[in-house]
Amino acid sequence: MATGRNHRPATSRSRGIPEATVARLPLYLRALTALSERSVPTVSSEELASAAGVNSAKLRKDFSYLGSYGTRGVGYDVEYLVYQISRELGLTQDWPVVIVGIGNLGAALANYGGFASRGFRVAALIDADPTLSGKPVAGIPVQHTDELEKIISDNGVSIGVIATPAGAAQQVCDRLVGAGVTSILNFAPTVLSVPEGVDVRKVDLSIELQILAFHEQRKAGEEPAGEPETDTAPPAAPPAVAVQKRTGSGPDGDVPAVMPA
Amino acid sequence: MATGRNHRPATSRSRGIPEATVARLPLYLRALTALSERSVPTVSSEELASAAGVNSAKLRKDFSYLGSYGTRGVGYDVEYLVYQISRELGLTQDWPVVIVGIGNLGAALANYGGFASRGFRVAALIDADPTLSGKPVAGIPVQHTDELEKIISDNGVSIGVIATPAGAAQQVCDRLVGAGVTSILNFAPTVLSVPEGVDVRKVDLSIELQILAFHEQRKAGEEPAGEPETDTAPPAAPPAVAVQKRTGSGPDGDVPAVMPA
DNA sequence: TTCTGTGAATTAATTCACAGCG
DNA sequence: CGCTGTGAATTAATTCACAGAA
Repeated sequence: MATGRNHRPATSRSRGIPEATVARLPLYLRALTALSERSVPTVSSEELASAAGVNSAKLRKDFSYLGSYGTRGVGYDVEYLVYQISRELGLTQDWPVVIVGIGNLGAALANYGGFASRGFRVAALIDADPTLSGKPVAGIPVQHTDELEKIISDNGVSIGVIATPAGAAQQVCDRLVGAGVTSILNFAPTVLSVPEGVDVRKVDLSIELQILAFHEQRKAGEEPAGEPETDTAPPAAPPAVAVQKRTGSGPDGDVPAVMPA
Repeated sequence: MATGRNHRPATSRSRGIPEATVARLPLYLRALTALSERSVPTVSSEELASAAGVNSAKLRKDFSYLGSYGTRGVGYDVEYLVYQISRELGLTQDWPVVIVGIGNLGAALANYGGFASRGFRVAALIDADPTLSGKPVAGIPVQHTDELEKIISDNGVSIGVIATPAGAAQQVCDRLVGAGVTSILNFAPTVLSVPEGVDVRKVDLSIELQILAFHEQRKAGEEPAGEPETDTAPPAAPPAVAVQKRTGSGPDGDVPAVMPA
């Protein structure tokens, strides 16, 4: 799961919408937008929940934190809900975003269609490789890292996307934060440390796969017998001395990001 | 947040490790691997927790579900823990994975270094575009979608990654599942419907950005006054008639995936 | 004395189930 | 009636705080 948030009572005070609810609002919004495009005027909590992949009780509870936007006996007005959720998420305003690290992944992100659609605008692409400077990716010329601070402040960017290799991520993060960015979406497989007040969310392919593998393994040992138990390498003495050094498939460690910047 | 799981009591029965704990094991593993490479023999819960970005009480509680692998007064043996967590996650075995949809994103995933490292092996790259067939990406020749079923069964693949546009995702998903895949990592911005027993986790850039925007918005209306209130477009009558049709920035809807397959 | 392991307490999230509005 | 909105109940996750092993 992508996670994030720095800390803070997990629920943003103020109007106090639970974090779990916030994380689902984009799902509802997507389902609603699809309905809107098909010109469907209203939906019931049941229908919308099913389209969003959640159950209706949860959806109704989620909406109850936003207000009473439905009509009993009828359902929700699609257009109206789209607006209310967009506003709640802050999508009625424009969010300039910079992407740092323009490799395969950075390029994929830059080309992402759904990006521009919901209030997000790619204000700049930044990469440390000088040979990339000036080259357009997704129609936007790549700029050199040296310009980072200027780009952030000139464009009033508050959201940054890090798609660099793991080794460069913290450094890039520090510069982004130093320049005024307060929200970061991190694709590099590293834990970023940021000052209080800065939000970080991470997306990590490797973690997702590992979670799937965990469940996959359970499935395998399910029908056959009771204990799946051993399979390959032998354990090792608990806190005895050191076990064999973990060598093998080349340099891995804090694995390089999805792609070189 | 990447989320997923089909349903099931959220905690996998059997040894009953909480889902939230499973989701953190990969983080601990990464931190431990880094320590292992620096030949650090032991770590305290405090140090490891800090490296993984969680608090120590949580880490200790998480480890308690796996067993008592630490030594009081000392800490945890790094190598031993690496092995135990790897085994728990099912990483001591090899997981062949197929990636469907080889565009920018698919290519970035194929090139992902940390992929091969932790028990995952890219068994095949699949794309519907015949002009890509045979072309190598990250050293692996792309195969045509027609071969999908054969590839899955020949390689005993149980984990599939979908990196196609949203429109093709459900169809690809159905074919993967039909061919025997039981775990899916979905990068397309769609809710996939799968039969009982199949796990789906999703990674969605747009959702992550929207969550960040929500918090970002709160920050903005924090210091100034009490109510951030309005900013752009006007609300609309609640369940009156329909509001203005949401036109604008080109065809968006169920936005196309991060990249064309 | 140090740092793990874990019951107990607390807080968050989900689900139930139904009162009551349209 | 149908379907929302929401208190109450339930379940999961986190945090506290400390007994006890090394």
